[in-house]
Amino acid sequence: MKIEEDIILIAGPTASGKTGIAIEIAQANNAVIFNADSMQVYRDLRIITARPDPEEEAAASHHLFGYKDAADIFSVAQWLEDVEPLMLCVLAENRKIVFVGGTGLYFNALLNGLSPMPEVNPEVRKRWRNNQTHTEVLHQELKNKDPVAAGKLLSSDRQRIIRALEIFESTGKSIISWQEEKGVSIIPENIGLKHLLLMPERPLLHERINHRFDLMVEGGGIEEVQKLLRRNLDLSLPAMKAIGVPQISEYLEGEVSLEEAIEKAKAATRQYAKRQSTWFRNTFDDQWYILENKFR
RNA sequence: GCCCGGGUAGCUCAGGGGUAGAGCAGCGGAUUGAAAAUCCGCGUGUCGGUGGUUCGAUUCCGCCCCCGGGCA
Repeated sequence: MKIEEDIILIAGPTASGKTGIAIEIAQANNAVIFNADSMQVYRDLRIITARPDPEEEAAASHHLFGYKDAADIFSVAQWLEDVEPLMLCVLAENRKIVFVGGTGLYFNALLNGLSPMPEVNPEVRKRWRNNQTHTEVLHQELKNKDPVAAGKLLSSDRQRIIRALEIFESTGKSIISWQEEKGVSIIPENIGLKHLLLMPERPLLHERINHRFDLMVEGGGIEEVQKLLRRNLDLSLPAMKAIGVPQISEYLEGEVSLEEAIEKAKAATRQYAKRQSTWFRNTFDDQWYILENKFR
């Protein structure tokens, strides 16, 4: 598949076959592959995040995969910061780039930019994130300090409430006022983009998810999680929430049987794929070319 | 063959003379520095079949079928 454009974006729900198509396209176009997946950045998790295996990684030049420690809190902003210089460098060499991943937020940030916002003071962030107060109470607290943000958030949306609180405390301004200044894409204007969205039909996607998780278990997924758990990291770290980690650790703790853990992990993956599909369906514009039935 | 217990949503099960509900699964949606996160919304059903009693049966009664367990 020869592609004219300099940057090729491949998005799709988990288990839709992105990795294989990315490699195919990269090979046919002498392109390098950039990761656009929030979990495949973590070194500790290869199997469970379906990161390209060594053979696949050798089949094309891969960047931004498995380069962060599970103890790190990665973010979309850091991802953009890491992408930008690498991207400019590759484009300067006149090579094409394939962005591949399933994190809709990362694609939106890449294409539309992120509102400029100062870094939250790490002490402030730590304090809010370790806070045990009930979500409703935190929302009330936000209402007192930053009524505009509180008005836009449901009183149950803990993560966004905390984010709003830490931004307010750290910058003295409402997160809403920061967000009002729209971001600018890091992709230079003269660069052509090809948008590909893989969307297998739901029943087929579910089959692929279930089967793939079985393969992950056979391929050492349990051991991978066990190794990660031995590091005794804070369970609130993003990497500790990767699908498969909580479920397999329940099994390793003896709380559920292996079968139950596998079933739960498969269900969590299906639910995640649904959320991804919702994102793609509703936030991606009509430039995305949808591949629906080119699987099997 | 006889005696119990049970057949209700995709699964596990609650209910009970006025056409039915929970959990899980599933489906739709939101989404700006944790996003594989966080959150919102939605029961999707010949109540095993068939006769009967009744104004009305998923519920009560008879028969039949199926699944457990027991006695033979």
